[in-house]
Amino acid sequence: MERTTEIYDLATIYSVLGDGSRLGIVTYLLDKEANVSEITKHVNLSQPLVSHHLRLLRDVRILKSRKKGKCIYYSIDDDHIKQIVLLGLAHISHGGY
Amino acid sequence: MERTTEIYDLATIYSVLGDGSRLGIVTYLLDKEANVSEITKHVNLSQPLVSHHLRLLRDVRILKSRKKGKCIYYSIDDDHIKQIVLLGLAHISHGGY
DNA sequence: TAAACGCATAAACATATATTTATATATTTA
DNA sequence: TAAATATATAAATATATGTTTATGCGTTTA
Repeated sequence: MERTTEIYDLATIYSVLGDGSRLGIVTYLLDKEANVSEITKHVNLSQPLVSHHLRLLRDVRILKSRKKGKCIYYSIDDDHIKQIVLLGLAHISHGGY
Repeated sequence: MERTTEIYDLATIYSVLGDGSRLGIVTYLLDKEANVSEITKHVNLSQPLVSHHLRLLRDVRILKSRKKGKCIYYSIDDDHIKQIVLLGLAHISHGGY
């Protein structure tokens, strides 16, 4: 059972989730979609930095985006990701690390 | 609901899991315990580097260690971590990222 | 069509992190 | 007790990554 490739792919996803700002974005989007301005206000970072984080999140398919008017709305790409983050948060709530 | 601290703690855990070598160690230990020599052979890295990774994994309580003779055995600290990694691997198996 | 808005990109910089090399500590065995 | 084994630590280096600043591009609206 050699699943080295899977392990490295998963490590990539974890590393993208492994930043407080990005994980803040993802949890903010757990139950809604939001455009870049709204996300920027919520995480309180500069707009270019938020765009940079959003690109990383989209590159590994944690988030997806759609265009509506002059706004771009981001949301969780996949229900698996949602489950992963929810399980993580549940773990932290029970005694943290 | 302001759970910023939880989010940052979880991000720390993800960032530690977000390295291919470390995640390789963790998956190797999913169903057994192993000492540093065995782990080192499995991941094919230098012994000091493995020790370094093991320390990071232990610092955030992903792994725990116990001493037996002149060996130190590492294992998954917590069943939650096991669930998190298993869920991640399941996600990757279904279409990767 | 010009101005304003929303977002992305690129370069530059600062900082964090992985990796190597050398060495130290502790335990066991000869 | 000296040698061997198992692991950890520390310094040095290389590389990756987060952040800022400046700017560009597309869309809307006045």
